[in-house]
Amino acid sequence: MNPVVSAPRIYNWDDRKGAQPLDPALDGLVKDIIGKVADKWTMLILEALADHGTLRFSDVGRKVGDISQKMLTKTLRQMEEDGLVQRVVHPVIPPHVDYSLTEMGGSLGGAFCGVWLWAEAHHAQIEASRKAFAARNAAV
Amino acid sequence: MNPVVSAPRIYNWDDRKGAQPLDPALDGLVKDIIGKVADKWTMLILEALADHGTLRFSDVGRKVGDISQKMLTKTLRQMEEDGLVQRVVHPVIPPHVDYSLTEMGGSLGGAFCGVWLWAEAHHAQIEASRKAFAARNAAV
DNA sequence: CTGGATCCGGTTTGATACTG
DNA sequence: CAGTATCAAACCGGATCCAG
Repeated sequence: MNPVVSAPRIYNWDDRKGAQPLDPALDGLVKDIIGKVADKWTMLILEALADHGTLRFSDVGRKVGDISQKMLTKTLRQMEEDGLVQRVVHPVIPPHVDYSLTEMGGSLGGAFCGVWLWAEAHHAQIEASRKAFAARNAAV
Repeated sequence: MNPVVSAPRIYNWDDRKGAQPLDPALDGLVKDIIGKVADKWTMLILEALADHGTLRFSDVGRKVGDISQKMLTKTLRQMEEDGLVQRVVHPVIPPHVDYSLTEMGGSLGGAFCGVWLWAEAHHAQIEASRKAFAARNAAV
């Protein structure tokens, strides 16, 4: 029984395991955070703000792409609550609300950059996998 | 400072910005991948498999924690389709299905490790932010 | 007995319309 | 412009059923 995944990797999960004792409570807390942070819209908004610095409400939506106002509002609120974004309201008419990453949000953006680079590096391979999967499925 | 153990790699958004010509088609494709990969269960399953190498269906669910069989099946299928996990069926009774990360899945795990470290490093700060947010909201 | 497909109830999401 | 309100649709989880 070989417990080792053979692939050579840049990062190693053992780094994480070794650095932290396996505390169940902490583990649950971290999983909760991952569960909230590992969200489609959260990522996309994070990237938009990391890329452009400060954006108004509508501009965030425009940079993200296909997002409804509802999800934009909701996700932005959630990110504000978690301390990832800072929301500044200018009491003028018409309303003007600026969103930008906090320092913590910026650091998350940095951590996520690895995933972004991964996506760019592997998108062709992913599409190939999907085609192969579809063919395998159709072959039945 | 963060105990980020990344080797010679510095994660910086500028890397991405500088390296990528602004191709709208590619951008949409990458966003689509991020949208699929940035999923709570995908991440949690990815970690479980990266951590333990090879797991049976039920064991994956146990390592992940609170996941329904339905989501487990669905997410594993999706990950298999995208080429992140390999599914091996042993035609025995009782049934026995092994799941493990492909090389591409392992590389995603590596890229995502930075996010995990971030979550561990900032969970206290996040909770503080939530409390502050709640207090701010209640003060109104 | 395990992997997974199906049906049902509650929650989340999305499209549209409306307000300050 | 920056949201809120509302309703339909899609989704998620749980229980159940099925196949090997």
